Amino acid sequence: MAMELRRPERTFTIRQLCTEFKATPRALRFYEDKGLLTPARDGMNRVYSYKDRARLILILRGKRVGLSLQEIREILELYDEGDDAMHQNAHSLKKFREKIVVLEQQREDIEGAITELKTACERLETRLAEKRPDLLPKAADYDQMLRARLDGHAEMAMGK
Amino acid sequence: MAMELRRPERTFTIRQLCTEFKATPRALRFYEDKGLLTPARDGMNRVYSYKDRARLILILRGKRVGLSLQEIREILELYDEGDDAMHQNAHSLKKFREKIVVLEQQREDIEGAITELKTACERLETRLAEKRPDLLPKAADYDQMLRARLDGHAEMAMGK
DNA sequence: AATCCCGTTTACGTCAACGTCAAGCGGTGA
DNA sequence: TCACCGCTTGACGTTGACGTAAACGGGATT
Repeated sequence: MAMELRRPERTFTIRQLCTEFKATPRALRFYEDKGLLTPARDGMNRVYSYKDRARLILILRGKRVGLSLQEIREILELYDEGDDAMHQNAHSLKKFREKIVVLEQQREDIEGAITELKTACERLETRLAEKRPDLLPKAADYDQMLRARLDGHAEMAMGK
Repeated sequence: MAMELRRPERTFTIRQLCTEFKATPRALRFYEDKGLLTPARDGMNRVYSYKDRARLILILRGKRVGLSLQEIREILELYDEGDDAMHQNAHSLKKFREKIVVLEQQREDIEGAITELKTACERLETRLAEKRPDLLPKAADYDQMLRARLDGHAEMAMGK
């Protein structure tokens, strides 16, 4: 039975995907409205395949890096293949190249922001240590943070 | 005269800052509304100091890495210093730590997205080269792209 | 049969970050 | 003086990505 869950014929309900990826049903239906997902139906109800789930993963990651749903759809359509529109493809190619430039800039920005935040943290920490050491975070807080990170990574691993 | 422009007493009009950073007056006034900027006044008109300009740079970079104006304001208030609120600082410390985690995750996402886009570009390019080589971007296009990137970097250098 | 519970559609609401007018002020050049 | 320019303050509009509420359907359980 547990093995069944791993078989690629497996399907998912909307809620299963929502809880797995911390999304809402509203969001998934919205993505469907916008043409990013097209799950099958069992009567009225949506039935998500493994492929749908893979698309959802791409959607969510696209969002995290700041792509619009429209841009994400273009990428997904590329993977769909099968149609003729080569002009479309030429256009996509150009837009993707532009997006890569933007993302590389973003990566620089983020690295800068990370180091800046870290130095700000150090400043805060030493100042707090001097004047109000009682306000410094306790070991328990760190524990909770670590838990959160591990949870996050567990999901990532499953997603992959 | 040119040297005057470099002296830190220099001030800026709203439009000067806007053209320098490709923002709009509306945006700068909006940031002011939200408490991120507090330029001096000459009669009715806003007069931005070098400090204001520095804050604006931080605001824009914060935006590029996906911080909300609210979050940016917290960071800026930290640099203001001078007040007592150490609890505030303890809170900021916690939030900054969380934000660092988020940003590190974002960096991972972006790196993933970049490689994914690059492979997508390659697929597109080979497919176009096979079937419709006439649609491939010309050397002129690349030239224009390079110009754009160089312009961008020139601004970064000025901003720094 | 009644009650959950999960799912559905339709439609309106919300929030951030501005854009877009409209109307008016203050200086400057012709 | 007049026309123009750039700046100002409201105030309303917009866009993307959903949230929320209403009203309903259909199994499963009680």
